[in-house]
Amino acid sequence: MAIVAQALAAEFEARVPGQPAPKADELVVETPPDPAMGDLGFPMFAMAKVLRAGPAQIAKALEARVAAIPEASALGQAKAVGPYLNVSLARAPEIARVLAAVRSPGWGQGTSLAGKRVMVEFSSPNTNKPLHLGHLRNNVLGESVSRILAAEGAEVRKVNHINDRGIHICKSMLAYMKKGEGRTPEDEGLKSDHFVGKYYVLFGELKAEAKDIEAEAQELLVQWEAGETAVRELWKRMNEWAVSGIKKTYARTGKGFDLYDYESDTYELGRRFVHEGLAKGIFFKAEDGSVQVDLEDVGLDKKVLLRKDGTSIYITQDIGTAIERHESWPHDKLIYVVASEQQYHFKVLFEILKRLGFEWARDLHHLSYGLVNLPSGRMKTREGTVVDADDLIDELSRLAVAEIEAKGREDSVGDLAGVGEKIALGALHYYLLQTAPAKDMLYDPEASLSFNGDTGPYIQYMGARASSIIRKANKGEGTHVNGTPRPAKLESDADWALVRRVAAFPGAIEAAAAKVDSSIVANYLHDLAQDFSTWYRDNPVLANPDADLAASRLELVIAVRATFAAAARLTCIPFLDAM
RNA sequence: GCGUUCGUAGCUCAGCUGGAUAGAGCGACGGACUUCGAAUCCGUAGGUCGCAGGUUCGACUCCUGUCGGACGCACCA
Repeated sequence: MAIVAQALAAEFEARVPGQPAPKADELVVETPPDPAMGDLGFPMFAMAKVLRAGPAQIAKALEARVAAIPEASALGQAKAVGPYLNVSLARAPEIARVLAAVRSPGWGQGTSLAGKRVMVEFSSPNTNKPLHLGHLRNNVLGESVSRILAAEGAEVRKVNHINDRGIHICKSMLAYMKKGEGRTPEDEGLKSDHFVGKYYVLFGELKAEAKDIEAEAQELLVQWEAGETAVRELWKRMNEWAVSGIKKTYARTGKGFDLYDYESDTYELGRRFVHEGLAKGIFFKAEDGSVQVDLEDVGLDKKVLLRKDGTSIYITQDIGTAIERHESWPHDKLIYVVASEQQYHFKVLFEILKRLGFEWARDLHHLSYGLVNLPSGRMKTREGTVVDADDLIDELSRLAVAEIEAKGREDSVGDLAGVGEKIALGALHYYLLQTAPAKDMLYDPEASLSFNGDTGPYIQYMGARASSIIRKANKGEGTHVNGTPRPAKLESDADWALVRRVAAFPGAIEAAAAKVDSSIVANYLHDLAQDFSTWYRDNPVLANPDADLAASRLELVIAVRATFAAAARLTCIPFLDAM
């Protein structure tokens, strides 16, 4: 790249003296559509106007100039193809470089976010019911993005803001008071969060027989706010059940948090800042006594920040929480992983924080994601069409185990139930991640269970196949034992293509981190799996008569496996050595 | 009504800061298991990138309009 820039600079000097030429890192590089055309492509269209020459003409001139640079031939060959200057890299040195990079610690990781602190808030469940499919999308996005940002050198803090107060919590409490008879989750043999969820559903049913039950719930909320002992105690007990059950689901699916915030601790936090803003004239007091902010000049509406009785609302709390977070852990970025239905809320929130004068408010980011729909339509709590997270994983695990048994591979996998669960998580997480976050997506249970095609298990299978080859090699099965790895042995187009795919891994992470989009890594993983799959079919590794080639290809398989493992970790897809 | 967002093959999705013949998977059809695990691979068919303008040497990608879907527009969270 530096060579191309050098050649370009010379061309600029010759044609338009004094005009600055683009620097190496400003050059547009792309991958030619056909590998035979080269490994890197530099389009010359942009140069045409400045140099007052046709792009093809410029490419041709650069080809000659690159050839004249002595060091160039060691790095590769440049060739003009129409308006493009294509570069074919010298393969052996590049292969050696890539294989060495894979072997060095932290393969794939970058430094684009070194020294940055990023807070990621995600999951944020209510404590009145267990996690459902929508949470699973949220959780895997949050966890995966956190890992990707960390891989680029950021110091990441994962935060879970638990909604443990409010009218919805009172509803499950009320149902329990009426019908629970003091039973515990153990009594009913239920996972504790499911137990709580059962009473939330029951509340809905109770509405049919007692129509003033909504008012009773409201009354319960008042008692809660007044701090009535009995109410608070029941609240604590039920929250404990809900949260501990939810935490089991996190553990099961490989999610974790550095910090748990509880809304019951934070819900009054913002009031002080609203009063300050009022004093500064940023907010105003409406005729009815409520405090509001007028955001109409930026295309948003008026928004109430404190009720007329002086109590705080949702957004007030978020203002307080954001400020408190930045005070206790100053960060360069805060990412809220929250469903797209709250886009407006976050726009308003960020704007208010800006008006309060917080410079860091411009580094707040709402990672908005679309709804997960079912083939049958939208999930609705009231209609019982919600897909429960634990139930779903149970079902996926069961089917994975059945698949292993159908293939007669119980002995090879060892821990049957454990591997089944890991396949289930791979299927689920890949499915949820492959779609760009902004889009609503369709969750098709049957497709995700089929384990065919563009799926997590396919990726896991390819990783397992790579492991399998390495396992055999370690047992001394193969001609590689008499050979020596030599990068030059991998110069064939087939081997080279796979090397190039492996080499693209760090770039995928960097792009994913820059765009806060883990689907880039998920899609990379699929490309790698596909390339590896095609490659190993036609290119024998251990059975190769050429011992050096066998040893070299084994190195490549080791690199592929390491890349699988690293990329899978970033996307919460469990890596398996056998399945 | 206003705002945000999505609209690519029958279905589910990719398509890098605009660039060289728009790619996968599923489904359909046809092939490949005495050979490193066939949860695999190879091939065929299938697209005026919602529509209409505009910017540009060049637009699936940017802008405007329009149609269609989703979501939001609470002193709920």
